[in-house]
Amino acid sequence: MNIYDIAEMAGVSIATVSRVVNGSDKVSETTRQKVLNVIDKAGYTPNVFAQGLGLNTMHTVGILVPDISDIYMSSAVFYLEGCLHKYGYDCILSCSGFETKQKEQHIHMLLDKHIDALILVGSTYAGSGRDHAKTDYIRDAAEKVPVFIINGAVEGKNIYSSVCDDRRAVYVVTRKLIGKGRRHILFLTDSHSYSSNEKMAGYEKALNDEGLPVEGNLKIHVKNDIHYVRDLLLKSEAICFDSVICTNDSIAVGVVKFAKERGLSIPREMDIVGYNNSVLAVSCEPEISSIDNHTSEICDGTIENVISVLQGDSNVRKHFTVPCTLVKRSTTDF
Amino acid sequence: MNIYDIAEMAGVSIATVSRVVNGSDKVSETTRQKVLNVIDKAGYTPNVFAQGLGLNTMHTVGILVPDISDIYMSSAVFYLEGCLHKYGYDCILSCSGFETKQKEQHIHMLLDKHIDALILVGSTYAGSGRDHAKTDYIRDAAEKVPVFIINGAVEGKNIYSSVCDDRRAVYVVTRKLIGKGRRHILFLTDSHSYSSNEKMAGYEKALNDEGLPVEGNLKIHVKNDIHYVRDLLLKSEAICFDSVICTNDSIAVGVVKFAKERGLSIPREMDIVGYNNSVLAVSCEPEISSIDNHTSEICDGTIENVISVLQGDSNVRKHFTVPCTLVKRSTTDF
DNA sequence: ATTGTATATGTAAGCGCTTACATAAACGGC
DNA sequence: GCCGTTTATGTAAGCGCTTACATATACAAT
Repeated sequence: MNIYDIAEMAGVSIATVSRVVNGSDKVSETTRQKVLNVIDKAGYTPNVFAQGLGLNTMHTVGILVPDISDIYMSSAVFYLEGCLHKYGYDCILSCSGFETKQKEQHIHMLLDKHIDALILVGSTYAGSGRDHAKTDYIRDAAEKVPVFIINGAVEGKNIYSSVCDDRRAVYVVTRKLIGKGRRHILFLTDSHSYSSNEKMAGYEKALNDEGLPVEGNLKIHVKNDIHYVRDLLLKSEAICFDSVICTNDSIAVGVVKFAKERGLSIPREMDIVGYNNSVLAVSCEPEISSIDNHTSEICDGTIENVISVLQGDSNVRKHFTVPCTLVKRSTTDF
Repeated sequence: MNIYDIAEMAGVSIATVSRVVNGSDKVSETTRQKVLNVIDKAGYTPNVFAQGLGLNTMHTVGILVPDISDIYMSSAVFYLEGCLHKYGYDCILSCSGFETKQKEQHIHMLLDKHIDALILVGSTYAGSGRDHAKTDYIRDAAEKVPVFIINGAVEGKNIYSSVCDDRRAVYVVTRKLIGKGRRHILFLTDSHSYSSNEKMAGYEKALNDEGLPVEGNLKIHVKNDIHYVRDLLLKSEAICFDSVICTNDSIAVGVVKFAKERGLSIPREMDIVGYNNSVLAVSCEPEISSIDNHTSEICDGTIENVISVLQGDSNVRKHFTVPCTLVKRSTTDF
């Protein structure tokens, strides 16, 4: 069943069928209906390969994600896929891990499939200063296909990015903590990603603005693992702190476990702030106040950008920011 | 840069280049090396659309998942994607939701992309008795492409399936509970999926084998939501129970919250068993004993099947079972 | 009626590959 | 040295579509 069959059944040429299928306006209304009827009756769908050969697109976008089993990334992909589907696009998912080498390799595979656009989800795209070189592979990809970054900010032709306002969110929370009287705020992060850097920047700026010192041993990189965090804190007797800001909820759960083990009263003796507002924040006791980064907004906004760019719309935001908001639960009292 | 360019540079015909690219053995070793060198130097990759037109495959498999943001399904997809990637396949991800109508629509979109195989992840594929009709769309898909079901058992030509031994796992746990003296075991499930049915069957068989009645009000369908479960139990004073088996960890967390609210000592006054052994099981306090369903084994096994089938290997297991094992933590004491 | 212009449809040449078939080269057996 | 085989390579015909260009038709303006 191909375009010739349809053309014959409808008594027109294949060009006309093609025009109808592609919604060209150069077809009379009667002919269009006639052809559409035949197509419908025959249950014809164009062969994507042939279409691809002609148009060089298959209505597919690539999504690269370091780890789809991560609770945050999987929800991002959920929104992205849903939104793409609405526009008739399918998505090829690729899980690269966190290594740049691997990412490059995965991106190559995606580009080989002639994706229409590439979306990079929440990863280590620092994009400035000494890490600039590390983002070259993104610029390379952008030569072939528009690239959209979720939670990152790489500059470049054909590159579009989005972030939530992590810096500001952490800034506000940190100042609240200080305002409440906290003086030793621990900052736990699990990566060197753009987001993490932003969060830390907000943390440091708040301390500075309040005239407090930024203590090196209060900024700790940890593994993204509940027990690891708990155990680390339990055995780090040297560092003293009265509140904690974490760059994700899983770390925060580890902190909660630590605090309970120590018999600390939360939030009286210790405030704990999580990030991403995932199910983990409500799974533990007390439930964790967590910064919500409005994933669906970022994803929807990004897909709208994708569609605009693919349609040749010229005024697309190269970079946009979405606010973050603290969802108050029981590990803070402000 | 196409096959003609390579052919010219290498001083051979396009047929020879094609043969080299596709690993045909009808090429002399010297020619092969010559061509490979040129390809390498030029950085040539065949156009997938043209290849697709010729071969009718693009080395892509479709993965249909009801909800990728679900903690279990996202980890399944993680394993599936990783394994497929090893074999040089890309995957098109489609999130259908739980409605059959939606699934059909998504499967259509996938089939239109000429995927080589379709993988259906953890969903409501009852596959027997009165629900048989509801799986017709799977058999329809299997006409076009081999279908692989993760955690389900639909019979049919070109359909391959896999499950973990949920029935047995729940059977064993239930008997342990009874052996310990429990007499009112609550069974909380969130779906009517094949797995859930199997779990319930194991539960009922254990009660029967122990000569205990299966009480209707101890089998409850709940929403997959921590607070929903907690609140439901808090206000259901009528039903009395001394232990709970849940079909996923999120439900179990809800039960833990309920038990703590009531001031019950866990596991002395109440045993709680979760399912999937996800991060949720260790995020709460006490940490939840959870049945691990060996997701990676199922996924790896499935992909091996996929590859075998695609390679025309005839002796492939139409259905295989993987064991489940209880991971003991602090909500049980056996 | 005649010409010009807009509109609708058809024809045919690709798009970049695979592969059946044709051809050429190489080689051993006689 | 000739023929039958095997082996290596080339030629050309698709695969199913898009689209530039050609053609045909209709219709308004003169």
